[in-house]
Amino acid sequence: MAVTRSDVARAAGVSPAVVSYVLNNGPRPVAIGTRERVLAAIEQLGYRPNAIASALRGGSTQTIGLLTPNRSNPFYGALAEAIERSLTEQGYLTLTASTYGNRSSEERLLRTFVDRKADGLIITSGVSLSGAPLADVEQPVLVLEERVGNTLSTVSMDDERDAAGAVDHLQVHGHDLIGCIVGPPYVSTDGLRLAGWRDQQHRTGRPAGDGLVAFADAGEEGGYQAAGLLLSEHGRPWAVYGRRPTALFVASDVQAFGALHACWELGLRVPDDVAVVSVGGTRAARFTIPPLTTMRQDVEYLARIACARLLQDIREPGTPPTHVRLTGNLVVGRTCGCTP
Amino acid sequence: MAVTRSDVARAAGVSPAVVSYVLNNGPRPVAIGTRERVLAAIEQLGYRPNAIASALRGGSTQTIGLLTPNRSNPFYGALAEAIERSLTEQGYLTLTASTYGNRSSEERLLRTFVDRKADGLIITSGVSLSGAPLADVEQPVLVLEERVGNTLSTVSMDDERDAAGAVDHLQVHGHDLIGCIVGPPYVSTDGLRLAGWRDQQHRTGRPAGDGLVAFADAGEEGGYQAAGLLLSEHGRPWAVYGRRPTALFVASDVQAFGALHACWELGLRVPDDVAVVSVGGTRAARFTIPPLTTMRQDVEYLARIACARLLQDIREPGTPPTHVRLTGNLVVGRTCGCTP
DNA sequence: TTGAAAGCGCTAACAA
DNA sequence: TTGTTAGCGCTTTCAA
Repeated sequence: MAVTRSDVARAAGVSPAVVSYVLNNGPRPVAIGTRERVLAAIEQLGYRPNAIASALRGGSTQTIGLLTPNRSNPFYGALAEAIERSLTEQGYLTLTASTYGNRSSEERLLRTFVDRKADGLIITSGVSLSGAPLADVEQPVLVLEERVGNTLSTVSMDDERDAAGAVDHLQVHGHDLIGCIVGPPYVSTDGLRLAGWRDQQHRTGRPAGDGLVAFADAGEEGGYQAAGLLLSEHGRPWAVYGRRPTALFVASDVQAFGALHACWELGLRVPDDVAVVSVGGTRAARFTIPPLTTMRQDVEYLARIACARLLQDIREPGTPPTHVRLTGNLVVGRTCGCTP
Repeated sequence: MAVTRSDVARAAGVSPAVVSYVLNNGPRPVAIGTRERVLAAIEQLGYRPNAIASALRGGSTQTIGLLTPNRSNPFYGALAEAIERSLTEQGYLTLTASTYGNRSSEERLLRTFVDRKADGLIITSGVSLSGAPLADVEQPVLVLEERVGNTLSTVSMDDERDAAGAVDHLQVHGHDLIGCIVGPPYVSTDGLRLAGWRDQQHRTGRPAGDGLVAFADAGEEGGYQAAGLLLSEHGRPWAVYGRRPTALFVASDVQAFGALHACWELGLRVPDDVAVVSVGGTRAARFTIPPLTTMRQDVEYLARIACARLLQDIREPGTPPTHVRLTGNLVVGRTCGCTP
């Protein structure tokens, strides 16, 4: 069996409580000589405190539960990496789980986090969890997505505005007929980006009909399929407009990778035949051929303030919820028509 | 405060022990009527067992610690996703942490996992942790990398052979002067892939000198830089061979993405001017322009047998360590010279 | 079939 | 400044 605190106490000739005081630097002072003896005993026995016992006794678990749609999408990968890093720096460990868009998984995993007494929870965008199951959660929850009537703190990207900005940039390049590739609209991020495209087109008197929208799965394959649909001569959903879209707004980088591939396969030059702009700004977007113009959402910054907010909520519970909304910035590549 | 088992017992008019028997289906039988009452009380009070207390008392934490180099590389992303999914299916939660190649982080994080009483640990390739700190770990550890003299179970890809296979394919296409882009050789995966390239070149009487090797950071940028170095007219490390390499072996997909980008920038056509083959087989590799030929390492399968092995070790401790080594299979794209 | 109770390793209040 | 001790919520043995 492992070395316990009592073993250390015995070896150091003190009571178990003193060992705790030394380890936790309090809540009471320990004579310098005693402290030395305790530390020596700890060292010698190779004692490591049992985090489970400590957590049970009343302390915290120093654990945060992180719920993301998946782990393999570079956007969520980068986001989760940034969050995990922030938390690690603050001495927290991250329990991660992926929902794969499955509502019942989401609830189950959330419950599990709660049962494990995670000190706090972070729920990223793309997790379709409605507010209901979150209501009876005792620990602080931070949602990386804006929701109507949300009573929890949120830190989110302004997806609608970011999408509109991306579309605007295509319009500046003279495009009117701009297709839209987007994930299922019931995922709030995708719904907002779709709305951003539609509003921006409407507002500027440009077409925004269903023939220009292709719903796609989240991966490269989804973007590939959708671009094929919007651009090829077969389906011709754009027939009502009399011509093919000259540009594509793509709701995520990864889908844009697939879309670029589709263009290449179809022999369409980017940006000459089809311009492409997406939302995301992942690192990989700088290395596509040609490099992708994308509305960059700064996940590092997002993660940093999100974690700061959550840990603040943990330290001082009862703070009223805040809602922070961040705006992306356009990273100009070579898929939009800009020349270097 | 939350509802505890005693509350349930009181509400159901039974002793706390009986509640446990019902919840755990044992270790002793409960009269059917009593069981009903207990379940009703649980339902009505919304009781949820405290996993921390359960873990302390002697059960397990149902938690596995997963150590990866990072979260944003698609290879590790997919691997971690597959592992996490396998574990979730088996009722385990995953504690994740990234090492970023930092040796002291590795040790610290490992300790933390141990202190948290994770039921088992998985350490992926690319984590440079030597065997030493793992020796005194009580719980089962599974390493996704082969190591000399390792007393732990391993499930690994045969990186050396996979690399050699990739290089062989380039040779089949008639290439002799094949450059090698690889990460730092002290990372065992990279060391093995470098060795695979070198041996395959040597064995077939082809050049394998230092002028053909470029060490690169792990990301796209690393591959981009390295390819620039190996292919441009500036550095000319290949000068000793009198001509530029006609092909590149790249140790990872992500680096290959960068390398393809460099080729594009330099105006080199792939595969006509430069052929490229990498090791990895990530999903994204199918969508590069042109699609990447890559030695696919099946992370899904790797994860599945790794998790099965680890959980087996947890259920029946003391099983002698096993070493499984998997071989990749070439996914032919359009960067090697094969025609569809 | 069930109740009572010991104890997992720790924190912190209470005594000394 | 330090020792003693009561739990945290649970599992499981021992008695009934």
